[in-house]
Amino acid sequence: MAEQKPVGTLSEAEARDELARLADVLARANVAYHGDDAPDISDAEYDALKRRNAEIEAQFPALKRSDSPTEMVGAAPSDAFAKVRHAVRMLSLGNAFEDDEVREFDDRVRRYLNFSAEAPLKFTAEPKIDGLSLSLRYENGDLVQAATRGDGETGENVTANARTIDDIPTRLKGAPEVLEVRGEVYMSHADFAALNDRQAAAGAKTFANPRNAAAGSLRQLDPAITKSRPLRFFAYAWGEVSAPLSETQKGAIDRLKALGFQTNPLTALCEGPEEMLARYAEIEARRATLGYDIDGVVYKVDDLALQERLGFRSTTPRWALAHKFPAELAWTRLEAIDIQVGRTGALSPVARLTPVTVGGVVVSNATLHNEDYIAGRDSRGEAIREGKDIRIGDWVQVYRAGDVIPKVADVDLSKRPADAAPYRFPDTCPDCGSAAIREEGDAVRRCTGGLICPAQAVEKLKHFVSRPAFDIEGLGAKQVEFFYAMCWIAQPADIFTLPERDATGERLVRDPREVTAYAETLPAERRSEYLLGLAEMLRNVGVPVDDADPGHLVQAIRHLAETPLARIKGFGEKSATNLFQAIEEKRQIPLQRLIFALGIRHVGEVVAGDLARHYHDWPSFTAAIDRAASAADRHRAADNAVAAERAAAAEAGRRAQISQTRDAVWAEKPVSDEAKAAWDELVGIEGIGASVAASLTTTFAQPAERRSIDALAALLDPQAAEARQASDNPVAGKTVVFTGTLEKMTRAEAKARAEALGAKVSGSVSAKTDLLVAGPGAGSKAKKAAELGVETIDEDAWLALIGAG
DNA sequence: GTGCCTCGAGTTCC
DNA sequence: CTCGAGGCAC
Repeated sequence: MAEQKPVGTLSEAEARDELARLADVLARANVAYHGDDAPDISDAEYDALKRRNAEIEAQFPALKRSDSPTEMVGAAPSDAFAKVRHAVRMLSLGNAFEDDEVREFDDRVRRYLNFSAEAPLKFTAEPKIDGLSLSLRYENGDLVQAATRGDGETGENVTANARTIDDIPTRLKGAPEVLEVRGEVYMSHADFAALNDRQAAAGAKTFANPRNAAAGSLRQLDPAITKSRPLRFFAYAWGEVSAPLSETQKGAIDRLKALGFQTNPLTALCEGPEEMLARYAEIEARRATLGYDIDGVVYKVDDLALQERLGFRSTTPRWALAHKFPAELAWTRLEAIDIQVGRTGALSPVARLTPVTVGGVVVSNATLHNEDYIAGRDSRGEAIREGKDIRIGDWVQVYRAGDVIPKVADVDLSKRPADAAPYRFPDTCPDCGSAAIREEGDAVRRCTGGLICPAQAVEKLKHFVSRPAFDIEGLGAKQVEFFYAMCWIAQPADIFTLPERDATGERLVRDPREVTAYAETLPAERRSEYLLGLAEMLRNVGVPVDDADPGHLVQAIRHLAETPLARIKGFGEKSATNLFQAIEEKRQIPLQRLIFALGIRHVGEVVAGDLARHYHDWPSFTAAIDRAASAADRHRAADNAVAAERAAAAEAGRRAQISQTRDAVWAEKPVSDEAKAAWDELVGIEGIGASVAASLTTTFAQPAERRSIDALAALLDPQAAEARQASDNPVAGKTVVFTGTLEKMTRAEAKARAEALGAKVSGSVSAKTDLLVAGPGAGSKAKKAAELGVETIDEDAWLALIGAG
């Protein structure tokens, strides 16, 4: 590297050149490092360059680049580590807080296994360490990969950092060929305190709690820093293994210990729920003297063969339970209640609190759920918190649900200010002023403004670009808010015209005067808040504005619209090109992502996938929804009429004439057979019922929504969906019925396993049934199967068929 | 009609 | 992560 001039003697031009060079070198070093290539510079050199970059930026703040390595504006920092797909998913555990829930767990397991209440059934109990989960992969005894849990499917590769942890062996003797060891990385109380002292002495930021310190230390880009941090590791589980570790949970943990891992010394075997509860009490009593944070006790079925039979629910194993310690509580003052508007128009109240520490984290916001929760009722109208309502100015008790989401739990009436009035939940949308209506039986109040409402429009756009939807790199929530505020995009279709409009200079999609006109409609307090926010956005991209003057803001937005994205501060040539390229790439979009991205109520990822697989391509999908629309209209009218008839009948004390009422509505406005067929097909899709179907048809029938959807679709090339891949086992896609007494498995178990193999399990035999599994005592179903010529086999043949003996 | 179970929607802090 | 509610089996 060339001789470096002292930062103080650099000219502005020199500083600019050097920052550009540093950005480039550091970016390449990052790629090399995270791509597991041989890094072209040493860690020390890398740090020196980063320091130099920071010093120059400190000296010339105006020259700080949008792609500054110190800040990385617009780039997701989580991209810093390479992604790793777990060979076996890392699941979370079901939670319990009450003793009875532990007894229910034992019951549930017994029921599933068809065990009597007296049959012996052992569980392990161990402290639940409050750290972060890590999966370590060993091949032929060598540590080849360490990955964080991430979302359970995909984590981050932190191998280099994991190697620096003393408790993690890099080489195992006598391990199976492939072994994924799972456990918890944590920091002891003593080490945490010492680390914070060191951090404070060095003027660096201190950590809020050992858990954050451990997480922050493990996710260091520089393994040398991780090495300097006193991290520890307890092994308690495993993922992929080429040979079983043991026949029991306890045996497997002992095996991990023998292989050289630390395992928790408080791990014990329990017989039945009362022993588990006793163990829980014992561990809780020792909590304060353990020297590290734990947040509960984990129970697992000890017999691994039984674990296998129990299997998994969608996100949690049936054979394990986390019994959590009671959440930490704190009292603070409720300063204000703000209302947020979600993409479906839901008005959600958020508590603004005097900041308070709860469970090692400073909390200043908390959710208040909904209107009823504030009033002290649940959705059925029954009193919660003994019916105490929540008022602004109250002292409230806060806790972190599941140690994450802050919630308001209780109110101290003795400290209520004399002038505190009951909170009046708004009946108009705070963002657009439209009526906010609560439908019968619905817990939330919703803004009726639809696409008129700016809050809904922005939230819908954020949903549109979110990870499971279009996932456009370089276009996250922040960028969407910015482009929306600057009038560059107003609906999803605008995203796909943006590259071209940027080139031709037609960047505005609406008149900036609408922005200030909208501001005028807001109440004074919100208006100034809104205008300040706009001014801040403009200042962030280097456009100074007078935030008091709406006219000035309009001018500034107009002025900004004359600048190509590549020349706007915070974007730059590179990020603009990348963004436009990312947008182009997403014109080809899998159908299920497109359907999900539309943000139709009740249509999430799973339902979107079901619809895409059923209708295959975009034209068939839209045509089917359109055809079903008129039938949907009659269904809704009929439901309304029936509800009215029920009410009228109850009033008059007579029997409601339900079928007559329904028929009358259908006769009133005849619906084509085609429409009826389309509707029946739609609600016939598994997982889709009348309300999902109605949501789809009404959305498509709303003119504004429809124009937005059509404009979008015209710019895209949706990729047809493939039918769910039939797995290569003999029962995939088959409809199976179980009847008679099953001797080797319970009904629930049989069903879950069949479904896991891709079969559909039905309760009754029909022409659609492919296979009847009949145990002793099978009666009418076996007879019917014989009549229909449905293949019938016994339990053993079934087990052989699915390859389980 | 009742009771699972799963999915959808909304939320906080780092 | 939690809650409500939709869907579906019993």
